[in-house]
Amino acid sequence: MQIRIDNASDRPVYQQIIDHVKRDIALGRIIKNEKLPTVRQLAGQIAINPNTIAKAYRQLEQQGIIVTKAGAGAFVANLDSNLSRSVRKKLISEELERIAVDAYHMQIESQTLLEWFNSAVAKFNLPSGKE
Amino acid sequence: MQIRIDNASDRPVYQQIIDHVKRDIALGRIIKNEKLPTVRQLAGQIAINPNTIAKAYRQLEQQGIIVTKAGAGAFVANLDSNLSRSVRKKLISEELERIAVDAYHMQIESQTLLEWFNSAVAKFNLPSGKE
DNA sequence: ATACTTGTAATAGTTGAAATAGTACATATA
DNA sequence: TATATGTACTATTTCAACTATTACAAGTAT
Repeated sequence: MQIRIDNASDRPVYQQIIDHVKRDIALGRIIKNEKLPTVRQLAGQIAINPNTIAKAYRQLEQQGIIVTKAGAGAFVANLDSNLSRSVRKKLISEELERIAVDAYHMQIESQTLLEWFNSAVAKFNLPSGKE
Repeated sequence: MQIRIDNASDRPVYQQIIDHVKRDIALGRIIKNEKLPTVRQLAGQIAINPNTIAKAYRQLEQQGIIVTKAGAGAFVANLDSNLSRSVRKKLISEELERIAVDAYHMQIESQTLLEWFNSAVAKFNLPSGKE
């Protein structure tokens, strides 16, 4: 796994790591039960403190994205969201509305926004609902 | 304008103010040239430091959302995005992809996500592209 | 002109998150 | 048994966010 950190970003380092791991999983680049780099490996590779990696892994485990075993390593977990449907809808809808507001102020046409949405979603293999 | 601040939110206060103003404009609740509450008014109403309001107004002006005149007040500006199309697409698409990743891990079906997207966008009057 | 309002600027201080540094420990693996 | 790994803990530094206070320049109203 290759992670590059943008120090200019306002997004904290541990959050960028979380984003990257979740994205790689969603893209299928790493799959279920696959082992992630060790805390010390990643820390050495990115040249940051191991505690920062540990914090990212801790939160990823709390979110149910990975499973960690002391002595063994960290592994990609099963897809199994622990959030209720209403909570999931609230979380996602709030983000979507914030994007819609930005799109309004950028004067982006509704069709254009829909195209961008479809392009973004198409990169990931969401359940289709028919299977 | 009525703003309530969520102190439990990880979103900073000044950012919540920015979000709220932009949302109210996008919803049509405040319109072009309309005067916003004064810095001191809002500060008193929300019970926070005037500097925090000033910071929000400063950034809103930098984004071209409002126009401020010392002695007069702050007013809603014209819709006139100063960002290039490529920059706008990059900004929006990054946010959309982050949502798609979250949706993947929440096992949200693609149709469901599309419905939520349409509901969110429908709240705001985006340009249709035909006019 | 005068008084008042408004946004802006500047300084100083407090709080908390983020990140670093170092050490130690329990568990899994070979 | 020896090694690798995730975890836990404390201490420290840095910086953004926020508060507090004062002052000033530009607009408004009288």
